[in-house]
Amino acid sequence: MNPHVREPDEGAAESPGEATTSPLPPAPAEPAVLTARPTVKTVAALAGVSTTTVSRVLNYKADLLSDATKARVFEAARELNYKPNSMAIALRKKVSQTIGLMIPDISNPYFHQIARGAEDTAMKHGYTVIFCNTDRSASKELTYVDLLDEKRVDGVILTGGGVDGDTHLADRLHEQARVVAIGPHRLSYPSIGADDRGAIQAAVLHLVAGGRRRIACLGGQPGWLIHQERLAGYRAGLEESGITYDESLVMPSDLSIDGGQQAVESALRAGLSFDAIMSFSDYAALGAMRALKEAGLTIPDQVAIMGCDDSPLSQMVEPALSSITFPVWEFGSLATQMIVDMLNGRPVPASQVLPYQLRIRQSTAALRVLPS
Amino acid sequence: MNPHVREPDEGAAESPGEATTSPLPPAPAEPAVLTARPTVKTVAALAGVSTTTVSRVLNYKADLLSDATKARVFEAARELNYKPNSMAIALRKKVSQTIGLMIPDISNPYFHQIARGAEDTAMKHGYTVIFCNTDRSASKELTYVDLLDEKRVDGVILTGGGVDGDTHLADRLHEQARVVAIGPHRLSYPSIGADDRGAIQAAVLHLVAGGRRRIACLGGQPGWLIHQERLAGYRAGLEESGITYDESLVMPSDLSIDGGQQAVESALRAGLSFDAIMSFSDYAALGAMRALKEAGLTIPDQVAIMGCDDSPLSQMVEPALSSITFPVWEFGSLATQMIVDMLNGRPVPASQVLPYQLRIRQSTAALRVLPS
DNA sequence: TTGTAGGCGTTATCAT
DNA sequence: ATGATAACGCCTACAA
Repeated sequence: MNPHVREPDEGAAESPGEATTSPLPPAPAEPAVLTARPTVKTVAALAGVSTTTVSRVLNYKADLLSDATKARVFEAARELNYKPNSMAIALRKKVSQTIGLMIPDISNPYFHQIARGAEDTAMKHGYTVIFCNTDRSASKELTYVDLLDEKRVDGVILTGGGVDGDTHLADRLHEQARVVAIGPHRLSYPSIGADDRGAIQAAVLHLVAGGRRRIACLGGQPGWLIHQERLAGYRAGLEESGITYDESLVMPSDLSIDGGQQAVESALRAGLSFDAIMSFSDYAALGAMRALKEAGLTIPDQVAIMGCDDSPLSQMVEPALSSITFPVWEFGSLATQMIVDMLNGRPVPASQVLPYQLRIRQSTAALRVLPS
Repeated sequence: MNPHVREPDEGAAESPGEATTSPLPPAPAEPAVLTARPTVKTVAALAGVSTTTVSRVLNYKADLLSDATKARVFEAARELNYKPNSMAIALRKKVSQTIGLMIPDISNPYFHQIARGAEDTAMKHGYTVIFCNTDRSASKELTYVDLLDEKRVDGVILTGGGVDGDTHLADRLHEQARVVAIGPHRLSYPSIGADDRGAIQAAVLHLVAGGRRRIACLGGQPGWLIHQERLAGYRAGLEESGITYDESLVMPSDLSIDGGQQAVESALRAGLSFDAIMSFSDYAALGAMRALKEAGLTIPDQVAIMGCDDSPLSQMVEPALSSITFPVWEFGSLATQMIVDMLNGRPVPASQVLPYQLRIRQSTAALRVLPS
């Protein structure tokens, strides 16, 4: 019925907690008659001026207004608790002060950090943001794009799209709205992101420095651009270390916890051996850790493991998971800022790369050289 | 500068990853002239009918329209890629098909599950939701309420508000918009939530059944209604077990990871002793686990610990954290459903209580009775 | 079966 | 310094 509810742990449930609902007093029905909202007209009448004047006063237009009038208008507006109708304004001015944010899933720490960054910054500039959870489904994406278009959003931030053939959004948008993409993609919009390739490469070098030679790769789906980007970094890291790339060591997954666990389990079953895992997500890495532990492998002694994206979880598990951190809040914030800039006719760079940082924790501790 | 960026772990940073930005080709400037959007008028012209007809066809009004006309209009709309202007519609119909969601912080799993529930359900009914991250700040709440009011939202979902004096929102809203609250609050809106008191009480009983007698409480701020509710459950659980309530065992915190850690650290420094901790949030519990481990206390042997809200982290730490799970997605979904119902004049219950479930894991394993 | 006209709440243009 | 008026894009009586 609902895809977002976690399955209960095996046999862990207990005490179903008091029953359900309780239909108390059958609702306050229709709240009588709603007092009509005040409009410029109402305010004008009360202040004894024209609507034009009200509009001018409330919008701080030119100070060619008598102080007395200003005062009267403000007073009337206050008294009536007048709030301008943003939709009428949008209709008239042809800008909605609204930005759409397309996101695979707000439940993912990576993305809700982006969301916060976007929301905070949008708010600062007087913009409202509409969140669209696409679940990486092309049809949902299309539906949302149409919705955003009907809402006449001034701009759209694309996120996590980046699939081989993600051109389905290309013509639907643009024209009117300003678009910015976060992360790798195939569209011709300005973009912002990190050096994914370099980050993974650096991480691999770190593993090698710790004495690892057979480094497996726990990746995403081959079609995802972000996967391709990171895989390139993985290969570059190996090459730089003089290690031959072995395709059988690359395990695809959906980068979820369970996905990571399954991938590693089946790799182990298949008899694969490795002394390190380079994962393209913390979640998958966590799942991998589970699989390793269950297989009796010790971390980091027998297998080192490196995550990516630095989720809050990584510091809580044991051993603490090494990871790569990206300025995710800034991704969202900057994307919003760029849209605002474009809207104001200011030039924006076609692409921006923000710095990453390796976070070295215990899961990738160097191999101790045994006395022999 | 930005409050959402985690501090780097102590001395864990390394390799600052390529520098920053890269101002490439200086942006595609202004995208030439934007082709004007088609309107009903445009479509009507192309189809050779009146705007009325267009409107009727596109809104599937009565089938008293000739098939030929319908076809022509649809064709014209398709050809022009016509999308109705939702703001003009909202202005005319006086409904915005929009719902506001006030939430303390979307980063918290508890709340983003609510957000997903709300968003999914709103979308299903053709509504759009506007997220408002209040950070539990009264001033932000007020700002957002005004914003939502100007956006003429049809409904508002209040969340995590519940503070002693949260009546500041009371008069600002209502009148026009339908309001539903999730969780305890002091306002006269329909509400939905769980039996927080009963849940904590059951959890305490579980701890007692495991042989614990000195059960500390890791709570939130005294002013939060949710805290008061849960504290009552804590006391009820003790009382039912014949254990005297000891106020010194109640540790207030902000329920964050760090907050929980600090609270427990200072409790231990103060010489407090206990054989169990009942925490009002998983995050705080996680912090507490850290503090306990650093103090050399073993979990669950020396101290059992129980969380609340069942965040995804709880299953990943060691030992796995026992917790209480609430149907959070449903909270958001149901709240939205209620608003939609109210909007359609359907009656809704004044209050609804959804079931909780205890998730027993290793962190609250029963004390082994040592052979003596 | 289809068209005409007025108005939702605001702002911008042009007068005064 | 202030007002009358038109128009933004759409829907909906009311006509025909």
